[in-house]
Amino acid sequence: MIGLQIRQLRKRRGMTLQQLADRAGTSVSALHRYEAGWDRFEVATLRRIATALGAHLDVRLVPGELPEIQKPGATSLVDKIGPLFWDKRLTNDDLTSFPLWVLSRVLAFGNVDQVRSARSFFGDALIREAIRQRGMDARTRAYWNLMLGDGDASPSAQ
Amino acid sequence: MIGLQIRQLRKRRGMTLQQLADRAGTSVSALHRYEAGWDRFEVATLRRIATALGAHLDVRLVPGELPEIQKPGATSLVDKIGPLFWDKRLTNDDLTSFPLWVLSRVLAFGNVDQVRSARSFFGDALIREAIRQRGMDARTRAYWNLMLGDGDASPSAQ
DNA sequence: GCGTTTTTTCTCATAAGTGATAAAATTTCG
DNA sequence: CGAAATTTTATCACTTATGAGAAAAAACGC
Repeated sequence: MIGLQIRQLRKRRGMTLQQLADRAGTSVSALHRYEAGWDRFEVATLRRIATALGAHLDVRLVPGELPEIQKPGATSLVDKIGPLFWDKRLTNDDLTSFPLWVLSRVLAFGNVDQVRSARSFFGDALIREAIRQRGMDARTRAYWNLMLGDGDASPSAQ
Repeated sequence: MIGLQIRQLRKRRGMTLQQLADRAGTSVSALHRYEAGWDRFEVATLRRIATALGAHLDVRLVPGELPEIQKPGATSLVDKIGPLFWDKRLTNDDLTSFPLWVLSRVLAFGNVDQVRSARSFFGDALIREAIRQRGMDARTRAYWNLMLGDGDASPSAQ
């Protein structure tokens, strides 16, 4: 897919494989491998090619896109606990994408009402996981261990 | 920069280096290299990491962003020759980003009025280059060689 | 403070991308 | 068609990322 973009851009610039290879400090053979669909390049090489094409290489990590079903009540929960997130605006997707992250903060900084809502939304199983997170406040952890009964613990945690 | 994204996303998922390394089929040492700022990874590895994080790796080639000064008359020229471009909508930026591509098409398919406007915009030097492009119609090439005088040719063309 | 977990740093053998080159195949042009 | 340019395919040293392991350092929990 990226190889196709290279080819299209090269054609539009009116350059041959040889010309682009020279400007990018790479080889014709490598260039052809990329344009032909070989996508296992090194990012550094790809970046040189992009520069030689007068383009900018954009490499991003977009946190899918989890095909989760949106639980009811998500929006109202986000409205309620939103003020707890100062570093990033909380969205509905965050609830399913980063449950531990969200829950940890609510348990650590939320008031009684916020915690109650979050608990009914996420369930006790996730709360057990959240209080095991590093950096979780000791008092909070002790409280929830008491509240939920710290019996067997989760077998998934190694 | 991308390494920072990996770290942030991993933290939010509540995973340790070891856990992520296992899921991604990579090693703790490699993972740490990436998060620490080493950006010479292989795209395939980066993609495995992204997947293990429940994310999607987006690699794109965004054709700059050329800090060119917009020539006067660009918009009116685009309006005039726009109909010649059926595969992509022509924009003002294309005139400076892909002059050969644009000019080749105008010379090959444009009418007298369109060609005249393009010539005054791009200048004869670029026209000389454009008619040397592969795939350029023979008759068109001969015509312009006559019109411009095919004396010395451009030394930049290898 | 002390033990545990996690992160960081380091080394090393292996695997894999890269560049160079040549030659065949294709496209283009006269 | 015949010559030239370009692309495609293949081979082969060489460089470099990668994974594994171990140990030091740092962060953390009690």
